[in-house]
Amino acid sequence: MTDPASRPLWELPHGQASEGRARSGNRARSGRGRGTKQPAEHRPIARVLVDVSLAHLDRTFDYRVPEQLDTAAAPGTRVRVRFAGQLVDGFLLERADSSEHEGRIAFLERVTSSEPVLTNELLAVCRAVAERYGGTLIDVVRLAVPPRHARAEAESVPAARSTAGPPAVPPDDRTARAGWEPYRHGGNFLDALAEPRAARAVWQPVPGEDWPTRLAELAATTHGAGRGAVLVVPDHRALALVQEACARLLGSAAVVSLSADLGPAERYRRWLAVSRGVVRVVVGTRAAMFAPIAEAGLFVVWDDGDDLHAEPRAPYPHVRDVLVTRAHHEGTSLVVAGFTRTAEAQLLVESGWAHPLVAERERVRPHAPRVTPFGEDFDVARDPAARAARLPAVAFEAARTALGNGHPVLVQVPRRGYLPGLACAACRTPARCRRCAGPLAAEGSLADGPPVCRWCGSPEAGFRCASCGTRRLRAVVVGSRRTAEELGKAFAGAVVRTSDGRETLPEVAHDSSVVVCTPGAEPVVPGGYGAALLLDGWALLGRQDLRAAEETLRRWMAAATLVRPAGDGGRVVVGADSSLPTVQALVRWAPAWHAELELAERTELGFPPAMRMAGVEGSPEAIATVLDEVSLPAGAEVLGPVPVTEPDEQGHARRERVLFRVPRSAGRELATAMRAVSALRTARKETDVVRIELDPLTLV
DNA sequence: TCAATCCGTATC
DNA sequence: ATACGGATTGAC
Repeated sequence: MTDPASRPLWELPHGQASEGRARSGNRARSGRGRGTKQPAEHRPIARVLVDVSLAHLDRTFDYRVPEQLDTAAAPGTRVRVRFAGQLVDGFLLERADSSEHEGRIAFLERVTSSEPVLTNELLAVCRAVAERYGGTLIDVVRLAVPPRHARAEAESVPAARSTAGPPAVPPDDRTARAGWEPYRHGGNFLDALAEPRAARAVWQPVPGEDWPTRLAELAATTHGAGRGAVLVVPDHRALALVQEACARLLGSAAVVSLSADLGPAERYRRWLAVSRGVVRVVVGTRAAMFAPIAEAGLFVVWDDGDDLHAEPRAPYPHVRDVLVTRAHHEGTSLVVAGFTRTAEAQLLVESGWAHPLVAERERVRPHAPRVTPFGEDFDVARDPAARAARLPAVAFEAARTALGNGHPVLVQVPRRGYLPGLACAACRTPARCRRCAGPLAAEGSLADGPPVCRWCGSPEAGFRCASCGTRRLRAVVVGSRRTAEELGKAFAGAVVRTSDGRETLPEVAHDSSVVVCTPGAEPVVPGGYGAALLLDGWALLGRQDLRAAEETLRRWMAAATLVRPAGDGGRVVVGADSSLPTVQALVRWAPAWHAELELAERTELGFPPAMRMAGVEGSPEAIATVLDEVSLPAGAEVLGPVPVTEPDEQGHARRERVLFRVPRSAGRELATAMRAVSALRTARKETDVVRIELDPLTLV
């Protein structure tokens, strides 16, 4: 965004771009403008959050409000101030009678806009998030408040919006009730939203559920109670579905969709409509987690296991965490939803903070497809073409039957680029370090010496599998992507289409086609697929990732939910051993059970969310300094540092990573310690930047 | 003894 | 960057 050359030399390179350069305008005409300025009569002090990404300057600075700016300088507005000899942008947080500051106090240079964008409520959210992640307030505020667009701000958003579009259709309570009736306590939950009273739930829909409509019903009920709702989804496909469902129930004028790719003007225009209280239902992707909805009644995160919900900019907040924080602070209802349940959501349930919203077993079964696992020693199909594609006989038969009935077939293949790891040679449980339970990896080939822990670096000479006792290890084979052409040959006569991250097919007509796709890019089919072949089992489950099992089930279920119920002949064939809990969870359609196991395992191994962790990555010198200076809470463990392999090692400097681990109860202290580390470094004008992330999603 | 200069620190 | 305070230096 901002050209690096325009940044002051003393500012560190990781700072985000500051908001649009305001014009200096009519000043300096009167020569000595400074001497003639008079402070405002009432509350002449403005507490300003300056837009500078330096951790040691993460606090407000006092400025004097000149008389002329008295009315414009309202709390929450954007201002421009002279700071350290430079003009910088900032936010006016509050007006005060006096200042504690001993030295001289400069006047506000100008009020950029009198729109109060950073309201007290939004500020409180940002503060809480900054504190949780050990980040600076301004970094979070930049994520929460989109860049200003003067023209969009000048337009009268309310008038333009409320006259357009069809009139709002009052939500029909009975229809919503019918949709939620299969779920235990579903009716009670709707009652709570209607009352309105704060209720928190973790929802797993039954397979094939029209989840966008169910979510829209929640939003409509909240809207009917005169409250606002924010629904956050991972991607544009989900956004379109939920937006459409909400518009259907509430009228398009009552709903606004927010996403980062709208363009600056439209993005700011819609955000303002929310901020000004014109629109009460927001559907959006990640950035919408901060949407300043008026009188919030409900927050929803759909598919919280999708890594798109993790913000890639510092301090890397996660949608689910932010919405949990907001629900907590603002006393609103919350729904954490998805076909699968994350360990984090399970923790919300087990701690009693949220209630499970799930259907009884007998109400799940009729909707689920029949799942057939096949092991590594599968029988290859007899058919010569299928043989060439190395397709198992079961998979081939299931697909052929589906195509014969005129139903399309979904084939899920793995994406490339997974890190190969080590696993038990007998039972394939990922190999873990005895000391810290980190993942073991071979340096070069397995014959080159003992494997080494990727977290703490200790070599493991005497490996013994924790679950079966075997002493042998094997490298996990990374699944290769079977091409559409290969499969096309196996199903001569069928149309083979592909859908992947780059080119996504939104929907496939109900015909005899084979759709080859990577996880997350599955097209929807009216009536459902006749069969799904999940061929990526080994590659997905063998990943050396904390979330391998959870993520695998998430991808499988995302595909399986698009398949017709078993009663209509729907079949899922999955390439993984039937004894694995993840496979069992798919067979029995038991996402909550899987989440219980997952959380229990993480508790046992000391992983998030059972423990809190902080990852610090940087040059070896920087990491050494951090280790030297950090003051960790009592009982904290230090794992590493270990070298981290760069995706491309072409001339990149070596980088290391260290992990700090504490019990959840010390999470706040850990965040504070990380904040102190950054403050020390920025105060020293350290140019060697370290990346600090709390509860990092990937630990390898 | 005191101004000129250097250095480190804060940035209102 | 710039502004400032305190320490250091060097000429009277």
